[in-house]
Amino acid sequence: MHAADRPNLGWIASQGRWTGFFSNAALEQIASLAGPLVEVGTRSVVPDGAMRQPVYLVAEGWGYAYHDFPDGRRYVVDVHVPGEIVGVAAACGSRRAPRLGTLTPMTVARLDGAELCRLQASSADMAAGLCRLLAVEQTELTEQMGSLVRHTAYERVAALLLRLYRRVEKRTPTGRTVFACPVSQQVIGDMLGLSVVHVNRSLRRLADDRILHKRASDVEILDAAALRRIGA
Amino acid sequence: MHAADRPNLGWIASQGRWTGFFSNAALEQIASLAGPLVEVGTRSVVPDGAMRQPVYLVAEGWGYAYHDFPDGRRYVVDVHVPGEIVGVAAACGSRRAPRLGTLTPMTVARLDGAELCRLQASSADMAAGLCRLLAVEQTELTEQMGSLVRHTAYERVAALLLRLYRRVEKRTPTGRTVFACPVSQQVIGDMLGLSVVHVNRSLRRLADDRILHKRASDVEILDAAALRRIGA
DNA sequence: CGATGTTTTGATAAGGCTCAACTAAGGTGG
DNA sequence: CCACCTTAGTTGAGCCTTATCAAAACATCG
Repeated sequence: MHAADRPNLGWIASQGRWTGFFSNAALEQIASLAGPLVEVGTRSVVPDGAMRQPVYLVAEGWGYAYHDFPDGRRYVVDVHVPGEIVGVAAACGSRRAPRLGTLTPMTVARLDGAELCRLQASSADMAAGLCRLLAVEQTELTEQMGSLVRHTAYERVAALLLRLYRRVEKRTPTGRTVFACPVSQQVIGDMLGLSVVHVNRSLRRLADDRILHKRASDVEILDAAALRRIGA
Repeated sequence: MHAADRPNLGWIASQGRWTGFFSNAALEQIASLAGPLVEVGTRSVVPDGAMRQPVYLVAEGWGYAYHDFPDGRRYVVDVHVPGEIVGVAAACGSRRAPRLGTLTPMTVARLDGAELCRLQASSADMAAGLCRLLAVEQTELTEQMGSLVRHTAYERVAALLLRLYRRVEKRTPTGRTVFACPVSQQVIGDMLGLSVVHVNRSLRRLADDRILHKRASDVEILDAAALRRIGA
């Protein structure tokens, strides 16, 4: 797909993870709002530009949303898997939107969040879709918070990689035990509230226990049943 | 207000924290959906009854939402302050809704979440309001997760009580430094991923440092500026 | 008044952090 | 092609935070 192409309905509908929440009419509206697919270089932060609250459709590549704090600590809100939609809550009413960074080169289409909001006010179809999307996102956030609250570091890392596996498989089901996961240990630590060092040791234990093996940019699941048990 | 009364538009509109997201028409629809105000005894779990996904308007009293896990650990998702609306995300698409418990005797009005969903599909006004509500809830969840990720126990406890103060003040602004907060240390621990013992010690340190003083069912803020600095 | 749940305190253990050094893997420029 | 730089991952030692266990002091409520 060339960089100047605009995402069309067919492409959007094939994304799988979130498109199920919307009617075809709403998806067409989203497609009509989307800008051209543009590439974003590795490690550069996606610029905020002129749009007040940009929403992104991620075509290829991985990114993440984060907040920096004055004390130097960083908090990674979430990682963005190819095929997902990013920033809807921020567009619909959030005050301070997180910043976006990339984990690999990305190809994204940009929408004006304010436009999406306006559409939501006039089209019941669109609003209903957004509601469902936001509700499910909330459930997932709640689950992740549960993991932070009651899991040890070892369990948290396992649970996170299991969640990412499910998200990746949702878009392109392969049934295989290896999946792309170009997420650095630093980012994992900033998501889970752990130091890089401890993330590293947890991953080593998971590998030693023959549960899963994380390499530079992918993960191999060695014992799915045990993984589900640990990260439940 | 008698137990058999039904919440009317005036009452609903006076709640303050969430009603601002909805148009008057949508608030009227919500009012028309609401059942009578019923009392719920202390410590008893609000029964799920026949409704698939109940939504509650909390008129008086405090409650909380939680999950129990097979290993005996418990995770408190959130505390519910009087005047708030509870369970919207669960009604709009969440899979497993958390269970509800009470911290004090409560008076609540019940709505059928499925009805609310149906309304949302037909009324753009209602859907827009729900979107904004869900988006703001997501922001707050995200903030709370940030607190879990980058704060120490001491800071987490401070940040939680500051958040609760703001929520209570939102409904009934008093400008005073004492606010009702009938939340047990156990529940605080289950929200923040801390043991009761450590919550206790953190509260003691906050009192010793003259930041705030938590008593059985209220909290006195002694140094608002320092509290904001700690719980930022 | 006992019976239950909540808060408090002490002592000890474990989990996770920090610091520091070292390896491995890409670049990049000469 | 190699020397150098940067970034990510790895490992060890020691310390600090927080959990666990145990028990006492308080409340609250039939």
